[in-house]
Parts: sequence; C-alpha cells; structure tokens
Amino acid sequence: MASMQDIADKAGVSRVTVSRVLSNHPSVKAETRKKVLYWVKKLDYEPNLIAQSLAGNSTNLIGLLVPEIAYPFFSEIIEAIENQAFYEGYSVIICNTRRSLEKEKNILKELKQRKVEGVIAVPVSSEHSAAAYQRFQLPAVMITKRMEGFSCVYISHYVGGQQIAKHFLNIGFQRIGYIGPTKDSTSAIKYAGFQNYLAANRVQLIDVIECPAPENMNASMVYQRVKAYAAGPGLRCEAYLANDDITACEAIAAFRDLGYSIPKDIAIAGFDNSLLAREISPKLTALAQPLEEIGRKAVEALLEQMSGNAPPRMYELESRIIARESTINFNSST
Amino acid sequence: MASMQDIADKAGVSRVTVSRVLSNHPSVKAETRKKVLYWVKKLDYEPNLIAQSLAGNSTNLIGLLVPEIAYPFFSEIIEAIENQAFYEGYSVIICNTRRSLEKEKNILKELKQRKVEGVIAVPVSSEHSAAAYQRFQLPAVMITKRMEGFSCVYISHYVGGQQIAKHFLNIGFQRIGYIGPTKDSTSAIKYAGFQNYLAANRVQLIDVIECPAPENMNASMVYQRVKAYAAGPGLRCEAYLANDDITACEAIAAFRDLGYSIPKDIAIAGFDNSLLAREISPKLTALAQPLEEIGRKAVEALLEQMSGNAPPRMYELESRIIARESTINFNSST
DNA sequence: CTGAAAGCGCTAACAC
DNA sequence: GTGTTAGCGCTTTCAG
Repeated sequence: MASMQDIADKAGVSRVTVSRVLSNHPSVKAETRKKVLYWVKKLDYEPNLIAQSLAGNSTNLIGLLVPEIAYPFFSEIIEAIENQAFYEGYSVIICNTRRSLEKEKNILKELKQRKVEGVIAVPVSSEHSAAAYQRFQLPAVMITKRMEGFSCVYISHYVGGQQIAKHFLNIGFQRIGYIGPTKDSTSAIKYAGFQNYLAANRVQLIDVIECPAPENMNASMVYQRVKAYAAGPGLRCEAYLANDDITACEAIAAFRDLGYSIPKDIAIAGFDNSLLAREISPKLTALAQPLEEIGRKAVEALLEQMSGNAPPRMYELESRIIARESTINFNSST
Repeated sequence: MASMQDIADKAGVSRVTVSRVLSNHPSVKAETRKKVLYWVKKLDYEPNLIAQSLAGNSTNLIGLLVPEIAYPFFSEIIEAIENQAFYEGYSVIICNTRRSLEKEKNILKELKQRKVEGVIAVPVSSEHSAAAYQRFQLPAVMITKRMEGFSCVYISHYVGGQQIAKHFLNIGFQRIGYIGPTKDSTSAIKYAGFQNYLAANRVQLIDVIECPAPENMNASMVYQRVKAYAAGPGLRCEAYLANDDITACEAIAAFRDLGYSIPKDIAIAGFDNSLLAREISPKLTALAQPLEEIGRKAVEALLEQMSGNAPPRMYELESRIIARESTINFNSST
C-alpha cells in the first residue's frame, strides 16, 4: 500500500505537495502536478480514508437504524436510502435495532464512536427513543413516524386511513371492518382516520379484529385472530382495511380457509404498498406510502442538517390509493 | 468530546496509562485504574474509533455487496448477515451494485479505502466479477453462487432442481413445465438439475416458458411471457417450476387471469422460499434456500479468512423442499 | 508555488 | 507500574 510519503519520495517533492495535487489545489505548478500524478498512477496509490478522516476530513458515513430489514416495507426504504446516499457520496452502515431500545442505544453509541456524520432512523418507540437520539447530538432524521424535536419524513397515517375509507365508500361498500392493532402509535392514528372518516359519513365500523402488527416475520398471529373472530362474532363485512400488507396477506389466507373468495365475497385493502401488494393474487389495493421518496427525502434532509444547523423540519409526504383487484365490488347494484 | 489526553490531565497520569486502563491491560495499579475510570465516567469519554483504527487497530467493518436490496430473497440474507456481524462485533456497510460491474468495481475500491476488513458479496457476474475481487486483495466470501478461487456459501442449484423434480414426481405429476431463464448462470444449473432428474425418470419437460429473471422489481415480463406462451403453444402442464418466488407469483397472476385456478388446475412451485412464498395464497411450495444460515455462515467464513489466511473454501449448504398448498394434486387418482 | 512544522486521537516498544 | 518516544497517513497553517 503506497502512502503519500512514497509518492513524495519518488516524485522528489514533499508530502504536502502530493496532498495538494490530489485535492486539486490550484497552486501547484503544472509540471509538478504531472510528475506527482505519474507516480500516483505508477504506484497505484489509494488514499487512506481513515487517515483522512482523522486529519479533520469528514467520514462520509451515515448510520441507518431500522427495526427489521427483511420486511418489504423497510427493505424498499433501505434500498432508496442506500441509493441516494451513494449518489451523494456517502456510505451507509446498516443497523437492525430489532425493536429493542437497549440495542438502539448501543448502536447509537457505536455509530457515534465511528464518527458517522448523522443517522436516519425508524425509532424503536415514538415515546422512549427520543432521549437516546437527543443524547446522540448528531444530525438525525426520523422516518415513517413523526417524532417531535427531530426532522422527520413520513406520511400522515391519519390521512392515509381517511383515504382508504373514502375509497371504500366510493366503491360502494357499506359494511366495513378493520384488521390490525388499534392502539399502537401509528396504527392507532390510521385507525382513527379510517374510523372518523366513515363516521363522518354515517358509517359505523362493524368488525374490528384486533391483532398485533406482524413484527419480525412472525405474522401468523393475524391469521389465528381472524379465524378466532370468525368463530366468534363472525365475519360480517364486505370490505376490510388491514393495518399493513402482511396483515392483509394473512387475513386473505384466513378468509380463504374459511371459504370466502377475494374480492368476490370479501374485499380487502392493505397499507404500505410494498412488494407484497404488487405480487400477490389478487393484486392488493393498498394505501401507498411513497417508499422511494421517503428514502430520498430522508437523505436530503439529513445532508441539509449536516451542513449548516438547519432547525428540525417535518416533511409530510403525500400518500395515495393504488386501486387493484382486491377491492372490486361484486355486490354493487350499479 | 473528551479525549484521552483530557482524562490523562485530569487524572494526573499519562495518556498511555489511560489507554492501558481502557484496554484492560493488567499492569496498572488498582488505585490508578480507579482514578482514571472515575474521570472517564465523569467526562463521558468515548473512544474515537477512527483514531484507534489509524493507530493500527482493526476497523471492525465489513462490506456487503448485493445486486438489489428490496427483493425478499436478498433482504433476508442481509438481515442474517447484519445480525451475525453485529454479534461478532462488526458493523456492515451495505452497498447495492445494481448488477453493474462498473459500480461493483467502484464500490470495492471505496471499501478498500475505507479499510473494511473484508467483504461478503453476491457478485454481479460469475465470470466477469472475479477480476475485481481478485485485485481487491482482501478477504472476500461469495454468497448464493459458486465462484472458483473464493470462499463461497451457497446451495447446489442443480440439486435444488432435482429436489423439485423429485417432489413433483412423488406427488404424481406427469405433465411438467418450467418457467424462467434457462441460460443464466445459476438458473441454467437448476434448470439442468430439474430437467435431468425428470429425464432420468422418463419424463419430458413439456412447456418451457423462457423469460428473464425478475430483476430490480421489474417482474411483469414474466406475466407477459406466460400469457404469450398460453396464446401460442398453450399451457399443457399440470405442474410448473418457477425460477424463483417472484416468477412464481407472476406466473400465478397470469394463470389466474387466463382462468386457471391454483392448484386445482395448475400446480406451481417456487424457488428460494422467501417471504413471498410464505405470504401468498395459496401458500407456495418452494425449494428453500437456508437464507438465515447462508448469512450466518458467510460471516463465519469471512472471519475465519480474516484471522489467519485460511485457503478459500466451499460451503455447500443443504436445500430442502417446503411443501405447501400450491402443489396439491387434485387430479391424482389415488 | 512549495516545504517545514504541528497535530488529528490513539497504540505500541522500550525504558525507568 | 508508569512515562517517554514514535508513529499510523493525512491535512492544514504559516513561512519562504
């Protein structure tokens, strides 16, 4: 590994001059520059980024914290972030918090020691994570959720819930239900938006099948809850909103096993519009979060915060309905 | 940011002593150690990993190169790798080659400058990527494909193809087809295994629907090809093997739109056993690659290569059939 | 236009 | 036990 000193020796100049040439400093005689570059090439010199960083330069590193990697919703955002970061000249260290506040804290500590210039994160908890990020004292951008005091990139889950409700009513559904958590932070908000919009149109939610979010690929809980609910009150709706795409898939599996056909007997909509929504049959109607845009914007917001100390800012992006086969209304009289 | 010098000053010792305390060097008087630790805590000292690295320590960083992040097959492996790496004390820089040899080369160059200690990679091309990794001259472990001259962690796609073939025959299918690329490196191998096993049992492949692998989430090509094929020779089989889970999903969509029901009219099996296989309805029978194990093993193999210069080694892991609803045989006379 | 000197924060070899 | 001296590879004043 040739170092700057090696180049300097060969070229008969000082290390400083080599540094100047490599950083395109104007004040170097063309001839000297050429000589230096000759040896740079010849010795196949490669800068040592670690040394550069230590000497005062930036690390060009950012950290990314997610609660899970292999859930399409997250992995699509991760892909978008990596992509934009690369474009901007940054590398990203990916970290899985696994929804543990403890791990999240440790990760932040380590990232800080590694001198990342900032982090983009899906915080483990809207309430309890704040302190750790506050202590972190480096630029941070939160994604997919709102968290006061930080720059955030997200969609309004309330509006998202409303959009689905509106879509259901437009199609002509009257007996409407919901499947998912009703109390988790963001889920509660989308549930509220959904419910309130319906109520404002004098439609009551009939079935509310409470079940946990399918975290860590452990989704089967949803399937069981739907079946249990069917055995209890029974499935009384023609259309359901599922908390997310995986929940929708699990619900569909349960409906099928109960003998219902989608969307003929029961219509269902998902939330997120991840890969799953696009690939299952029938294709899933879903509220689309702009995943690619969330990733891109997050990087941009982070860079902005890194250069200059811009105050935290909220980026509430637009969500939209993607109507597909899973909510075609076969019962509509029109 | 308190530095070692600050601690040393406060504690009235030299920087070296502080270093010794922090690295648990035995030769430090208990009293001194205590004093130092007191100030470490008081000043909230945090080591500068960049400085440590430069001074000769390791970076504890590894690079991960994948052709795509948001495809469940890859994201599940990524998750497993991050997990194991974290467990071993390493951070991972995630890089998306986007299937470009050029980008792959640039990424390797940068990772080298960042002084990562090794990389785990899904090489862009089995043939053309080798040179770049060779030049890289750092420990590297290839995953999901075999690549001579490097440590590799993968399953035998040939055996995988055979396993599916065997499964089909066991179920009693006679008219069998294949959907996917027949010439791409790994696909060609699995296709060969599939075909040869059938041939050895005197069963000829009837429909071979050639179509590209659904790269970069651009899967609809498969859908179109299946439809086009149906309009041409027609679908003449009772069971198909799809090159991967996404291809299977697209084929299912096409079958449905053509009026076939799965698995009643047509059975289908996927390959990989990613999230998709588990979540779609009907649940997809698939050849399971041990995704979690591939990730874990890759990290272990890399660490082994990093400590000591163990020669490259091949880790051929076991694949297995996961039988689910998509290949239930309704026509079987038994 | 170029070089000498100092330092980024830490570790390691060798003394005392 | 602890400090002194060097040095990791680079950047950044400040002179000349």
